[in-house]
Amino acid sequence: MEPVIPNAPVTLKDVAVASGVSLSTASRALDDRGKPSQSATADRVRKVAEELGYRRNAFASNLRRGQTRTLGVLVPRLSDTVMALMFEEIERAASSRGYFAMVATSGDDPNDERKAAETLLDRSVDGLILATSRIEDELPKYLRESSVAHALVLRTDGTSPSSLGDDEVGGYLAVRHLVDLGHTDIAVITGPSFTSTGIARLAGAKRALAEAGLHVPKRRMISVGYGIQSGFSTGRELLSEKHGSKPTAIFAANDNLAMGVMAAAKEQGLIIGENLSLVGYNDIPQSALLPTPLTSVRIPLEQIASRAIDFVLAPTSEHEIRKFMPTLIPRESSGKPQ
Amino acid sequence: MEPVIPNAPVTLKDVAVASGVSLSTASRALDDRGKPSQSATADRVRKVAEELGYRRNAFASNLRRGQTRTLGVLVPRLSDTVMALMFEEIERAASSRGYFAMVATSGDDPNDERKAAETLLDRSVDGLILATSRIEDELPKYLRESSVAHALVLRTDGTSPSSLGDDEVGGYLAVRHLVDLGHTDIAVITGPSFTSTGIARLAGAKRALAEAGLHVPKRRMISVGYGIQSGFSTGRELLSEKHGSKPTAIFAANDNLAMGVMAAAKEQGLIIGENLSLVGYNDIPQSALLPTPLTSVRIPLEQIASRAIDFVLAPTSEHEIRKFMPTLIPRESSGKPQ
DNA sequence: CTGTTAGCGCGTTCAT
DNA sequence: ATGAACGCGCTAACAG
Repeated sequence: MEPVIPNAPVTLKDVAVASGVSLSTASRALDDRGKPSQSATADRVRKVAEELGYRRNAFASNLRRGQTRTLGVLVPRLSDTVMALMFEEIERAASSRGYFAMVATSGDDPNDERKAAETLLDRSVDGLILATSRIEDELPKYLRESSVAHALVLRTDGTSPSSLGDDEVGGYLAVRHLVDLGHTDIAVITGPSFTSTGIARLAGAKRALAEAGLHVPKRRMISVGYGIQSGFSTGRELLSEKHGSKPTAIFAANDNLAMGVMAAAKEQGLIIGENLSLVGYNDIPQSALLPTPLTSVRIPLEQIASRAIDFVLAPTSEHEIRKFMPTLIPRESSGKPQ
Repeated sequence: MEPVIPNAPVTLKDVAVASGVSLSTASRALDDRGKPSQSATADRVRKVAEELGYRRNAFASNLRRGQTRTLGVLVPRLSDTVMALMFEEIERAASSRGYFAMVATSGDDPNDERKAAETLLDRSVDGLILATSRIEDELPKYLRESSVAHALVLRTDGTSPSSLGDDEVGGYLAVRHLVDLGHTDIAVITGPSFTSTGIARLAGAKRALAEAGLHVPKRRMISVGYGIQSGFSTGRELLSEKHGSKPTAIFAANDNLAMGVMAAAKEQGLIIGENLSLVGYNDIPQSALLPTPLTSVRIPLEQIASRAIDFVLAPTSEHEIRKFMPTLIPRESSGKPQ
């Protein structure tokens, strides 16, 4: 096994000389796009390149070709498991199409988002995938105006090409599940109102409630940031005695929020799945292995990633917003009301 | 606010023409390394560049300069919160030094690791940071032979420049804490024996046990893969009645493992912090907000990241392995034996 | 299919 | 301090 990088990088010229052909012939023989040339010379060149340990200089190549086979991915943060999983899927989908995925984080701050996008664009990515978009987000707008190939995942701004789960249906499934179990006193903790996920999951939840003829007061529908801490404090608020009656079930629009609620429930002496039913969203792997396994709504990350990349690589009709069906995964955290 | 990327990218030449200077003058005026030229012309060029929305073409620049101000980071997986946090810190530290961090995942598979490293190297990163290394790993060895600037984080192969927490001390602190609480029947779930973390945390645990004069049979020291599932199955094994007595305390060498143990404990009807004390490792943010907050060993990720980048950017004496002190964060998951 | 030539956009000689 | 010229490594256009 030879070293990954020889001390003196071998260039295309070296390969050409060693094979006794011109630079362009060598270049063509080594061109990996399209069908590889079958000629004997080409084979020889490839063999020589292999022996010499030739590796194409991506910069020179990109500079000349004007494209990089690289995609930029923007996420709020990687320490959010859903975002990490989303990126991993995008990375995989990109790789299978011969592309490389680069990530940058923005922390849900519009300024940092813009900076991160510029950083990525400065590296001449062929397109951008954003998991950060807000309702009426400026960034997708500028990307459209600048004709930068891009797609939104998980969240949509309502205009740019988007690939995401059907959050309205997901919200509906979650609450419908609780209704079917017999709950009538249900609370909803939804995501930030600047995210399409927050809005749509809440809308779905409301539809399920209305369908069941249940009235839920406003103080039972709370919009907060995604994150365990929010789940904990909101859960505590909902489950404390202050408001008189407590809900018997909570739909948290994110597994992290649900985990926070679990901690709050414990604090109040409630037992998840018995005194309090709980449904989360995203079905991150951890949710199945919690002390009380969490009922959650699973979204098809792989399909979402795949479609998003297609949007970027083969821009079709604009304004296409593709929604994938989510699935409810029932587990022990949700049961009949006592 | 202008579009991020103008439809017709403006080049250095455009700036030069618009400023009425030559290409090289423009190039020098816009050189951001070293001290910026103070001449009036330079100022004018910069102003024009700003107005035109000039952005340096990274490929052309890199090609010419022979360096990219980009670092490659290799992690087993991003969906492991510790790894995501580690990358975020590296990203931050790199950014503060004017560098960009690119990540690739290898899934703890030596072949994929090698491939991922090549992908990164093909993009001419100036250096590599690996969070993936195994004892006697081949990759760091090849990197050394090929004189590729690199550093290992979190794990070390014992040779390449490394920046990590002192895992032996961490393991000691964890078990010492349990001993101090009065536990005498302690089990240890440690990481894979191909990782320095697995080995060192176990060694530290043993030191604490020996110091306390406690004998722990081999079946109470189990080496498994990091991951909730492993924690769950190992926890179940340790806590089932099969072995006669059950341990009153468990040190899990990773917070994920600890969460798995929590699930197993629940299954066996044990109450964490009362019937069973538990200490984790890494202190991921979630650990503080679990239904029973987890006692854990915190490692200084920021310092680790910072030092690793220095290793890569300013290679000093080889074979330097820098270990940072971990801190025990006591929470409710550990208490006196009943 | 092959070789020759030109040039992607930029940074750096080397003169002035 | 400035401008002219060269070349980083590679690919595309052109001719043969």
